[in-house]
Amino acid sequence: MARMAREEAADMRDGAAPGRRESILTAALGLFLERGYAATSIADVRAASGASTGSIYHFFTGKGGIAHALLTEAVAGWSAVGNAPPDASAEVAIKASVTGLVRWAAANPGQFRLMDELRSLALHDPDLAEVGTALAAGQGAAGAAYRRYVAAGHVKPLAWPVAHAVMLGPAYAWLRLPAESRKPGARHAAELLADAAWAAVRMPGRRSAR
Amino acid sequence: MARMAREEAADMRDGAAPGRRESILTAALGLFLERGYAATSIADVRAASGASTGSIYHFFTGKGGIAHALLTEAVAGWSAVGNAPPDASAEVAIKASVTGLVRWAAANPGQFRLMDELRSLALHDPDLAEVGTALAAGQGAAGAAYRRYVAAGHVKPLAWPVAHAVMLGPAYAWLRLPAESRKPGARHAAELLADAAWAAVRMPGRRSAR
Amino acid sequence: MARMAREEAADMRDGAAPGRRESILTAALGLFLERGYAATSIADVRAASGASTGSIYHFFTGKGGIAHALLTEAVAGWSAVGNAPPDASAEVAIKASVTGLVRWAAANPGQFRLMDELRSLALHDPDLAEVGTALAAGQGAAGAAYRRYVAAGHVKPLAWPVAHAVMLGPAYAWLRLPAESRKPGARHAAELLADAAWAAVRMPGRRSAR
Amino acid sequence: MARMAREEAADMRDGAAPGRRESILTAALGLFLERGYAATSIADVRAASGASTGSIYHFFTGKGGIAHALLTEAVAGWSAVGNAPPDASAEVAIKASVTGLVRWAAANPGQFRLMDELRSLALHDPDLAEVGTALAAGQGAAGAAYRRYVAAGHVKPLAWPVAHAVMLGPAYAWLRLPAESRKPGARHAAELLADAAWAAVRMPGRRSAR
DNA sequence: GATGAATGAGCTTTCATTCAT
DNA sequence: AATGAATGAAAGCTCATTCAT
Repeated sequence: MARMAREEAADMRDGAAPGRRESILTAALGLFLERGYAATSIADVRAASGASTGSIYHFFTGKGGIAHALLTEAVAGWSAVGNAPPDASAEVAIKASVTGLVRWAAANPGQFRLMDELRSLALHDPDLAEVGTALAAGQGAAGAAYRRYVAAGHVKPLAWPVAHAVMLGPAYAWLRLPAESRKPGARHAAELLADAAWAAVRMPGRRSAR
Repeated sequence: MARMAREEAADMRDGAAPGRRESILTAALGLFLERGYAATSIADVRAASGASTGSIYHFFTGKGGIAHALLTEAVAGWSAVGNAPPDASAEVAIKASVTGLVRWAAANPGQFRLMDELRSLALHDPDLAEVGTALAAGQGAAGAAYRRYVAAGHVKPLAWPVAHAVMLGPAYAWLRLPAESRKPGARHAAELLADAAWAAVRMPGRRSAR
Repeated sequence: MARMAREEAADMRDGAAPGRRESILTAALGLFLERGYAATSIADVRAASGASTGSIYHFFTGKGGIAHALLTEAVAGWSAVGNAPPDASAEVAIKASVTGLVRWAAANPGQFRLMDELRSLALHDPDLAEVGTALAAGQGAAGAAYRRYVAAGHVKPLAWPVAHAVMLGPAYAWLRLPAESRKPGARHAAELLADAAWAAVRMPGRRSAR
Repeated sequence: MARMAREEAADMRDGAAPGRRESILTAALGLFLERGYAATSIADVRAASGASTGSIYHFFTGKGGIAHALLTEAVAGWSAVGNAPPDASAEVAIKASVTGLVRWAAANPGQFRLMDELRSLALHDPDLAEVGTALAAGQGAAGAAYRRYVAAGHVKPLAWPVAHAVMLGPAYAWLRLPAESRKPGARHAAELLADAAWAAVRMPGRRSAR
């Protein structure tokens, strides 16, 4: 609380305010992106952030806690990008979710890799349990929207997990390739993948009404 | 599974001697599947296999070497399943690659997860460099085949990375879901995903000639 | 118990304000009894008491200081129980000191164990120096009384340390046993130990004048 | 096993053979005696023994494991001292157990204090669980012997825990005193305490038949 | 009186790896 | 081919304590 007050005051004054918590997060993100979560130690974070070991544990549960905090931020930034307005047509919404993902990931390749690493590690590392649930939770809203499109007869009546896999799987697979492999065909990848996603789930025999 | 097959063959030949090397691989695979590669230590392998530390290093370069050996076997077992005969049509071959993957992974969910973990860790862990190359190498042959189909006018002229992503991405995405999420729609998932893969790359305006 | 009494008294006087200091002591005592002094951290006390770290150090020198404060109270509560009136006979006084100890310890087994832990730790932990002296000091008065009984010819002329050991050692040894081991013979243990204590130091050939 | 062979060979040659395991135990005992178990860190042991951290954990579970190993040795040394021949009279046996304890503890005051510290800490420290059981186990045989004396009508029919407390409690209490406090009356303390122990449990009205 | 951010030395423990036998 | 003692750097984490507010 004292912290808050101090920071707000600082913000008002010059907008700088490093803030121990912030500096730790920034440093950790940089390291995670650069060398991966597994290869980053708390000591690395300490050195890169200038904070003391004690401060790190004062603000976070540990390495997993830092990852969780970062992920929360990252998810926020990402989902802001891929969401069409609520009254959008199925086609617009679905294509937007794909192009949103591809563009965000293309612009933040490190973050995409990091999320992938965390997803994988969370399966076994108890420190990443929270991260695992956070990643799993992300999909609730999208599933509900898809079911509405099904009800309206705009898309194929697929179980949501299948539909999700069919629509976004190609994008994930493409983004997971090393950057060099993605060079050929990279220019229009977002549109191409979005079109494919829509083609894969649209109700056959309907006119496109973009 | 590949392991099993090999061992059974060996047993038939001379009826004995599991072999230190084999016992180490078996134990390591079990541990990797159960708790993940990262969470398994050489000491765990030693205890589970009954071999001594020295023996492990006698046969393998280290933990990464064991993973490499296991991966080679796993890749063999998997690609054996997904390969259509060389003279197969594009449709048959492509659908076979998808159903092969899905069925193998559904039957060996642990192995699939393990490969995913290794792929992710190999990006940063030098011990897994070999594993990384092995995983990357897996795709050479398939790319060549796809280019032949392109030349024959049977499939869309997509860059191979894109084509690969479009065809197999959905299957990967679906398989990566936790088992419970895969329940709905699981029955015909292999066929459904295979059909989708073919629909996504087939040359439009051509008749299907299954 | 001493605590309880004090708090109740305070409540009667002004009917309010548990007081930070009190809440810290209460929480710390609970933790010390439950998991031992060594296994309790200041952070634990902070969490259990609701006080801030700063408050704890405002009222006490540190963990050792808290223990010292608690011990003072505990000693008070205990010696209140074991003291016969000043004009009591040697037999009454000595028996009272034993039954007092046994009954208090049986009623407060946690406190007894805690005192034992503190006594042991105080031998090496500088933070517990005060505690060590407090524990040692407890015996001054009793020694003087014994010497008076010696002078009056009522008890054997033993050096006080030896007399103390002979009289109270059995009670300590019995109380230090785990509760289950104490079950057999527990009913009359206080009287039995008190009789033994008196028998061990009384001047032979004298009539008992209870 | 290779170890064993090597050590035995060394023993045959010159009887020296430091032996890593031995050197660790020796160093740890020295430190425990000097500054207590709680105040000794693994790093201290490492430095004092010349072994590496890894070696310590190769041979022992941790600090608790070292304590357990030391205790086993200590118990052996001590119980060798206090045991009368099996056909001894009750009086001889009981007095021997007391004088044995007192003399051993007087000769090894550090070990006595250490055992006391361990007993106390074992109540809460999970690392010392084994130590706790080992300490508790020590008393089985003595109890059985006492019950035989009861059956023979040589001693009072006390529950063993009570009898044990009455007989050995004074000795423990006396030994637990700081060395200075023990000075007065120290000369014949062993005999005095042994006589008191016998007097406290002997069947009244019987002749002493030492 | 009261807060809680900040400290950093120090702790126990794990681990892949080496090597003499 | 096989052993297992030995290594030591490095890891994650705890903790009593200080101090500006």
